[in-house]
Amino acid sequence: MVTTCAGVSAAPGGDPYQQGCPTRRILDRIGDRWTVLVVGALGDGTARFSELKRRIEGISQKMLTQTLREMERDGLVTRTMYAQVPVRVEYQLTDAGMSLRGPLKALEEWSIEHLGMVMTAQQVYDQPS
Amino acid sequence: MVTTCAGVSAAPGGDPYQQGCPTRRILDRIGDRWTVLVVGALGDGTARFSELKRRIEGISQKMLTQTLREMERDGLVTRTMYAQVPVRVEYQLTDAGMSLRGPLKALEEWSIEHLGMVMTAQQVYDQPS
DNA sequence: CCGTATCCACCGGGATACTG
DNA sequence: CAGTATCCCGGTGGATACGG
Repeated sequence: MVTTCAGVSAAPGGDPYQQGCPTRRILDRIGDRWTVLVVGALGDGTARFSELKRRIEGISQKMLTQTLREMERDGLVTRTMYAQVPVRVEYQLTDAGMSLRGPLKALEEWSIEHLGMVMTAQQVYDQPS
Repeated sequence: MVTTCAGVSAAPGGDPYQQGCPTRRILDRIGDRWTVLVVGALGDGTARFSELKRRIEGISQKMLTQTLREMERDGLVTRTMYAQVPVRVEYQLTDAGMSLRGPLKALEEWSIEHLGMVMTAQQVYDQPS
């Protein structure tokens, strides 16, 4: 099985496993620890900053801000600020962001389905023989 | 929207966004930089260590070994060693590993489809206005 | 050929403190 | 409320050298 690198590989039938391949860069981005969870937390609808922070247990303010900025830059979320006091900012998935939900959902489901198997495998592997 | 940990709607387990949630741990694992590529590189069939190293451009020996060990521990790949000189080791996806290909493929396809959009969005975002 | 061991630079990311 | 700014520690991962 040979896939091309986002179809922009110099050599036809090029390898998606090439360094610096744009596809790999995107994979890195959406594969990061928090992006997946933010997409899930944004789910369907709009959420304020503090709401997201509450939903995603364990995320720091810094990482939430940073992740949202990256996602905004990548066109995955929109940021709407209401100039009132106190400030109110709302985040929302764009169409592109929404379209990510499917693939990520599939991954989450895989995790759920195979959780038991993985944990068992780990115990077996860790058995001192 | 409240989703429960392990996706089981309404109840035991709690929120998937909770710290230490097993689902999150698995997500972290398969979401890592190299696992995705190893699954792809193993594709359909068996591959030797050096073969994988060649296919996945940019991976270091250390990281390939480490990733394969983790995957073996998680029950995603099998490792077969042939005691000959020079040594020969072959890796192969387990059924569980194979079942990961679908979800990951979906992610890769998303990347390819949205690559252009993301790069454009980035340029717009980076415009000094 | 297929690793393991060691050293080390880098940076992701938490804690904390401060603004509009 | 929703950030920005700083400091700083620990882990990730590359480079290199050696072993079965």
